[in-house]
Amino acid sequence: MARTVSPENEAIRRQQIVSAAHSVFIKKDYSKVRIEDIAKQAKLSKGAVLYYFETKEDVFLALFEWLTQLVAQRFEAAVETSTDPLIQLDNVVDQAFDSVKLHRAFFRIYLDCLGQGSRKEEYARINRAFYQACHEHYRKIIENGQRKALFRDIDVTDASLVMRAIIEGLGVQWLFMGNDGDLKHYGKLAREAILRYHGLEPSELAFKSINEINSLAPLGAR
Amino acid sequence: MARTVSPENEAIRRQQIVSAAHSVFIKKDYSKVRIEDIAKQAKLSKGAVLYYFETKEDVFLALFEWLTQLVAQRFEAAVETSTDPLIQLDNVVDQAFDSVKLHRAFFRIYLDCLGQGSRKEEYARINRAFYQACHEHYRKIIENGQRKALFRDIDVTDASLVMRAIIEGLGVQWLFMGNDGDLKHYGKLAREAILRYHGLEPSELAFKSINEINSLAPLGAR
Amino acid sequence: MARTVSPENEAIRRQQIVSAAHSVFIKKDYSKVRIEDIAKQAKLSKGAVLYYFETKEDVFLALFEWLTQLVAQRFEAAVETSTDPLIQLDNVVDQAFDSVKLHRAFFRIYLDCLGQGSRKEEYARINRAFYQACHEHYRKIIENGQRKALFRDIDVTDASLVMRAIIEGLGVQWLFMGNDGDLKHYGKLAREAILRYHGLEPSELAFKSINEINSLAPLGAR
Amino acid sequence: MARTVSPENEAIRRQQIVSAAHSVFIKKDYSKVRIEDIAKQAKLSKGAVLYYFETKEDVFLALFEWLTQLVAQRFEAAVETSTDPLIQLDNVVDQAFDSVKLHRAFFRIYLDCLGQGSRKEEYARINRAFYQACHEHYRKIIENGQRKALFRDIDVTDASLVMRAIIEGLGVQWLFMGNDGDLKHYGKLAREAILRYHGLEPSELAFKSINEINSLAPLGAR
DNA sequence: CATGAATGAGCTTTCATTCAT
DNA sequence: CATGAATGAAAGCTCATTCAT
Repeated sequence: MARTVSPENEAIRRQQIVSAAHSVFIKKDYSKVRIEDIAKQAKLSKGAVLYYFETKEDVFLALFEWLTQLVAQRFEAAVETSTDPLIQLDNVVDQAFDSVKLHRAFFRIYLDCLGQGSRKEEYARINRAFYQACHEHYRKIIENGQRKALFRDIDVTDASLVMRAIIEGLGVQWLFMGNDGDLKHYGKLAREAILRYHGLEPSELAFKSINEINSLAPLGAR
Repeated sequence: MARTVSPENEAIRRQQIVSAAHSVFIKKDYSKVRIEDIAKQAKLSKGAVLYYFETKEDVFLALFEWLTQLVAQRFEAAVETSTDPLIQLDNVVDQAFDSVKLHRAFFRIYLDCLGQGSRKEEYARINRAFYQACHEHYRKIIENGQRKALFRDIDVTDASLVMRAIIEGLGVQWLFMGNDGDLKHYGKLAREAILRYHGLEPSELAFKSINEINSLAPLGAR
Repeated sequence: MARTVSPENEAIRRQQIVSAAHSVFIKKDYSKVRIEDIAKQAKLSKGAVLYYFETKEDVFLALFEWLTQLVAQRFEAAVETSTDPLIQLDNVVDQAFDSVKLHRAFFRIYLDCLGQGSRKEEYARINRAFYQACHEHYRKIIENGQRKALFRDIDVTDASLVMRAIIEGLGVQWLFMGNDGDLKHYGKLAREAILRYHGLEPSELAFKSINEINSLAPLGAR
Repeated sequence: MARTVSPENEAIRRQQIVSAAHSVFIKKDYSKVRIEDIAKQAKLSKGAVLYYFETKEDVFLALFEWLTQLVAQRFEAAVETSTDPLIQLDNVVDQAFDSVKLHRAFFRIYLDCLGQGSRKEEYARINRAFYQACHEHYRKIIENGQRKALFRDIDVTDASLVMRAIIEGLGVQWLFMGNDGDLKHYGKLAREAILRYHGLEPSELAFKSINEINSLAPLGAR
């Protein structure tokens, strides 16, 4: 019932505007997007946009926050789905490299906002929150893997940083050098790199069930 | 020298402007930097900047190209310094995480331009060239490591993508979440993650000479 | 009225701007007139002018069109006033040479726009439309004169071209070589030249009523 | 000897620049032509152009003067060629409507300068001088025609104004509404209109020698 | 609440003109 | 004399923001 366009709720209008900004921001970069573009996309007036957000920048901050929270939530869901760390990892990686369109769209906006964030504290704050959320979920996988003695016993915080680096770093490279067909390959690369980092030989794990895997000691323990 | 009012060479003036843009761009982001800021920094007139570059964007393209080539050259030098793949890697990672100021400065501009590049072909082209240059040098390390049977035998192109992802991914995270004191730790993390990806146990390698290392077979072969 | 701050109608604002441009354009030529001049004259802001017209040039195109249509309408009215071809002609010539201020103003802008029109299709298009409107009305006079056997029987299209040439050509010469007192003389010259072209001896016609004239056969028939 | 490019003579350089301006001005209008364009066309440096002419406007004044004098000289030559007023007229009209390219080029620049001249005294002065030169030559034809009792006896000054109006007015109309094939027709129209104005029936004169014509009394005398 | 006309600061870009060489 | 690098005033245009309705 709360999903109508009716203005009973400020949050709805704000989300309506943020979604519109999202659509527009995919095509043009920050400096080229006009409030009018967002208003038009949201089927609102310019005045309405500025009524719900103090400034244009506030719209983009809200967008950045919404988008990163969305992705973080997907990471959470990816982890919650299973108790098997290998499947959790697969899900997280899939989620990150999945859905070509969303991926490109996310990275475009993400990079733009990262650029902003490298200088403006508001953007940086949101991005830090995003990283923290990521690490919270990545950590669960790593701790789970270590608890089950599948992953080698290393510092979880460090491992999470490396995991995020591999996922994000390959994602950006795909954005610039890959094509739609490559996406799965980049995902596979990320998965393998993360597993190796944790002392597993990915080739041995392919298509194996958790039970079978459990009979394999991690590399570092062999 | 070469900074006189009458430069025999256009290249000198262009570099003068690019360097000035660099200084300014560290503090403000693209859309906030005015041509006049660059001109002032270069101790030139607004007109002079536009005399050597057609548009403001051309200045930034030149800056992005210069900066990425600079970093790529440093990678090249880092590789050329030694024939030992482990030392080459150390050098590349050090180079990437070294020199705090340059690092921050580079990443700020790099991220801004990545953001642009996610939509504008000119930026994307330069970034692709940068990635290619990186991979060219990273490859040498990997091939060298594989030739010396230190690194496990995996696809070099893939390994190079992963290596870049780890370095760039940790670099960006450091930019947002790290502080100057952390930088070395992030570098160590990158090094270890890369080595593990290639089948080496980093802890065993620390402070060991190449000769000693040579007696150790890579993990995958054990 | 209609000059209120809240015009229900866009057309009113546009006309307000065009009229302001008219006032300004009389004094300065195209390249010297700044948007701000027009805005000031219209008692609007620079932004408002650009709100109603995409570019400065669009303002001038609208001005040129408005001005030529105005003159063409006056020609139409001059023809509609009478059924006597001689009186119609008198009216058209009077109208063209009449009203000193308007005449100078019109010719100044007209010549500037003609100059633009000699290269830019948009101006040329408007001027062609103006010529066509002129010829439409001139034709009526000529056909009327021929029907009444006052004018010699010649090609109407050609005659209209000549008529326009005489009126415009003498107008321009007056602009450069005449003074306010001369204006009537230039008008008389135009009238006589046109009548002679149609085979009438103007001196015989002066101050004569249409009835008396009717008793005179055209020159060509004598 | 004085026609080399060598700079012994200031007048040569000035003419070189004026000719270059002519070439450039045909394509672009005043406000779009840059000094650099003229310099490039003249194969000189920007500095050289401003060395021989104080300002950019001075170049255009010189161009306008040169161009109008050139045309006036052609009118003079057209008159000098014959002692027969009908042939003189033919020559003048031919000259005016002749040579399609030159005609278009002339009218483009002429109209641009007329536009300037409607406000700036320097241009107006040159244009007045042009009209005076035209009338000087047109007068000779008219006086000649009247002396030979071919033309009706009317005020010569007035007749010259009308003659110029017909020629210029049809020229401008051709520029906007005619095509290359039409040019001769416009010329014929001009000739006939002028002759009729002087009391001659053009059709009777076609292809007739002066002797035959002499036996015909002017219309007004019949 | 919502609108969108109106504002005007601020930007890029152009280019005539200057002047050291 | 000649050059063309350098200047900087001037202009068009954009667009976030305001505010009367």
